[in-house]
Amino acid sequence: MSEAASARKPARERILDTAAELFYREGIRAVGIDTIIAKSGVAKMSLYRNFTSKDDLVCAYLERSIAQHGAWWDRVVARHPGDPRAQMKALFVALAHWIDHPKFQGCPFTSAAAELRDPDNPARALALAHKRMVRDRLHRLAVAAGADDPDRLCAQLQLLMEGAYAAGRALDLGPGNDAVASAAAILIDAACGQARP
Amino acid sequence: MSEAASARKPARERILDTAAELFYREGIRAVGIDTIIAKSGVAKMSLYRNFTSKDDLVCAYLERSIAQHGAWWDRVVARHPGDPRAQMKALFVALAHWIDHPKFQGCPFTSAAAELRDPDNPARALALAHKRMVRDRLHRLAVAAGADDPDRLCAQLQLLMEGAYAAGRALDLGPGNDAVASAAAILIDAACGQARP
DNA sequence: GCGATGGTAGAGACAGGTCTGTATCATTGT
DNA sequence: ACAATGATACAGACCTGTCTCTACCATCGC
Repeated sequence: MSEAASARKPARERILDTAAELFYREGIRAVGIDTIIAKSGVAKMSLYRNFTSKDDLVCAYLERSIAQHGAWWDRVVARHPGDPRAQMKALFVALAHWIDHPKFQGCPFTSAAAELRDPDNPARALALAHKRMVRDRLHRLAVAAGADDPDRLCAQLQLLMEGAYAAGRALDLGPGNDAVASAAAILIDAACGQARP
Repeated sequence: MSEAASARKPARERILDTAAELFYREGIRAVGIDTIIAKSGVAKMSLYRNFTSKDDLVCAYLERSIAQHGAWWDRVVARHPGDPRAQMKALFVALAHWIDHPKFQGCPFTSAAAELRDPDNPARALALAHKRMVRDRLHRLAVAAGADDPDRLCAQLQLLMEGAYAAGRALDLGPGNDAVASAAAILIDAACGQARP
């Protein structure tokens, strides 16, 4: 009856896998502890022995997502070594693909921050810190690409990135939509000058 | 004890005012019926006599917000009659101002859709229908402004709009930030050609 | 070999709180 | 007197987190 392959992973991993999928797909507040333990086939006490609270589990989910997002970013920029302008554009092309994925449900960090509005919530702090990290990474790329005003390009691109996440979930941009990548290319070229094609 | 001025409006309006403020500021799921009746100084049964359920109250909140947003849009475009390109740019300038407002908490419709993920939820349907309406309005402006590819410009601008809402809440773009308006201007000019300054 | 031991995990009851929605009764303004 | 409203208690559901009891399974002493 149990899911053959994953049934023999340690309980902690099964819990985190299940929680990540449910939190992302249905929302953090909408998913209760009981649902997670039922779906992961784990005892309630196994959950509370591995995580001190639901908040703690949410933080673990976000931390893992941050690591995965960082790895994704690194993979994309590694395809254009030494070419920051191409790296920026490639990030938006990859983002456009991700948005088209059937399991796409928006940015998990934006969603978490939207659901958990208490300024003291540690999960919220994690999500916002990640946004700042993305901002810093974009800023370094903008500087390296020789943008006239790196602050402005960085802000514009992060706007576009957030917009792609939000629009990909709420609207349906339709498959093959090139608005994300084309808008990014226009903004990047406008900020860096048309020098060297 | 009660808030002098608003205390003498009919119960239904006081409920809706309070609910709108709380739903927007703290989130729909985070605000319970008891909080709304306590803050609006109304009896629970007065709420349930005016609204059949919390869902019904949420729908009323969103419908009123949709009407207010439509009025805001009309006011902005009315300042540039017969000039769709200026109308589009003015919308983003106005949006940038709104984002800087201390009470700004993101797009209420995006937030509602993020919190209420059940596809059958009527409030979710209202929020998504509103996004489609905005898309249609933008599309008409893009056509009127003579964009080469109105579909693409419309999609790009709605991406930017969603991004401005999301980024204005999660990130702090800082006051006087011109990323929203400048990005919109670049995209609009790129799509409509530089003809007639 | 082989039984004892200890760590890990499943199952489920339970406590205490919050939430929505209903019912009842008192109050107030006209 | 009457309709609208305030106050309050309550039912039923759900949620988090604790507790107990049992089963399994490895390792270790012998």
